[in-house]
Amino acid sequence: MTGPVVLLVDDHPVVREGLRSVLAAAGVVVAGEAGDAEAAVRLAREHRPDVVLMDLRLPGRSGLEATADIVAAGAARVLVLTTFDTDADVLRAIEAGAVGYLLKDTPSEQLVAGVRAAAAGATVLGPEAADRLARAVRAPRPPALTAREEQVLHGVARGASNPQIARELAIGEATVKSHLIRVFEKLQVDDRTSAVVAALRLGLLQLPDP
Amino acid sequence: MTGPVVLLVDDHPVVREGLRSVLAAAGVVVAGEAGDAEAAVRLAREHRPDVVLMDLRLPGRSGLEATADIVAAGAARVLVLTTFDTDADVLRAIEAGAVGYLLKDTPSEQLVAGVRAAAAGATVLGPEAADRLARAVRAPRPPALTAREEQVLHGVARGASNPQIARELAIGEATVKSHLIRVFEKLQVDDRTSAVVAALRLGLLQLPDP
DNA sequence: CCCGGCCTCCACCGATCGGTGGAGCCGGCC
DNA sequence: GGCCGGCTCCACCGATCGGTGGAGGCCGGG
Repeated sequence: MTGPVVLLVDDHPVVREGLRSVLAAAGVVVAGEAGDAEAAVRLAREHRPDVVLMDLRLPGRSGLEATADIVAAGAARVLVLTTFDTDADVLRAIEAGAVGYLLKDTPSEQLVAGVRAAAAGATVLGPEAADRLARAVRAPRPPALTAREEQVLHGVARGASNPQIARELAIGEATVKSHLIRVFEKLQVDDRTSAVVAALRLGLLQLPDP
Repeated sequence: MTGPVVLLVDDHPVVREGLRSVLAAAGVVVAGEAGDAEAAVRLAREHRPDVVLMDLRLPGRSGLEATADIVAAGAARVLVLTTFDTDADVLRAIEAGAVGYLLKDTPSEQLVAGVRAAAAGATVLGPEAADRLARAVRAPRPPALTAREEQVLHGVARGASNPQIARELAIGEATVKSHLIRVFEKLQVDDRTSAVVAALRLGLLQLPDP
């Protein structure tokens, strides 16, 4: 029997090798591999596989953008396979057009089953992703900060005071406060420290490296 | 030729499969696999492989503890293979007795070479890990907070005010401030928000989930 | 035994923060 | 054209924060 044709996208060679091995043993045809977003989009257009197994953390452009491109081109169904499940990751992946979201610790058989299901047109959500989605629907709006609010929040996360942030953005301190108050409302907190923690938790901010 | 005998420890079946495949193709003998810390220690004692390829993020007890146990038992050389490189991760892994630290995006050939080198008794540091170590030696002091300082910092990260933290810990507000000032000194910041960000960056704090 | 580190507490200061309750301007959408 | 949302700004308040410069008690190691 000939199974579905898939394209593997992951920046870890070892993971690609593992997927190739697991899928091949189950009769799934691996049409190609990509280690970054550009190659993923190019190969998806070229080979038009049934399913693209997409990691979200890639060097350069993110897997999210690649997913959107591939879906927009109608080149394949995209099944996200990644390590982390933050609210923001799951939601954005589905928004970007992914047909499913699985975590890398999914047992091999379920992974193969997921790929087949995705190829057959089904939506494939791992239990964690399903939970995130359900909670996102039940409870809150994903906050969606405005550009200015995000800039102010960045300043706060760097430890800047309101006057400092005002200087950097060339606006008044009162304006900084206004933005900040709206950020507090959206994140449902009432101080700057909690706001930064909440934003990090929701994936609205990343931790700096140096 | 018969290569070194290794034990694979990773909670992702796909990664284990990938490693098994890559290593087998290079003549390395895979003596077993474990998906959690307990199994890792047990199998290491049982099989006494040349090298344990150890992921740090495992369900239950961490790979760090498993590493320390295996090293203490003299059961094998432990080569850490993980996704992230924070200062804290690298330093603690080496402290725990790991003979090397590689990232999962290491190309297959270098990974195999690393395993062979580790089996032969060498120290195996990926470029990122080497950089972290070098900078840690240069820039030194991992701050090392006291128990109380850590508790206060936790409160701050949860958005508590100094009076709140004082109540929770059953101490005076002045005491909270004293601890906090020392935390600021150690983390080289001068406000609570930056302290939380710095602590997160250094791995002294984790982000809560719910 | 004494030293040092950790934990505890005090009083007081200026700066910053969070919050209130407004207001006007502009650009895009209906 | 009208409306709405985002961005800007104002004055004023009480609470909190960060910092100063102390102090005493407790415990473990040299």
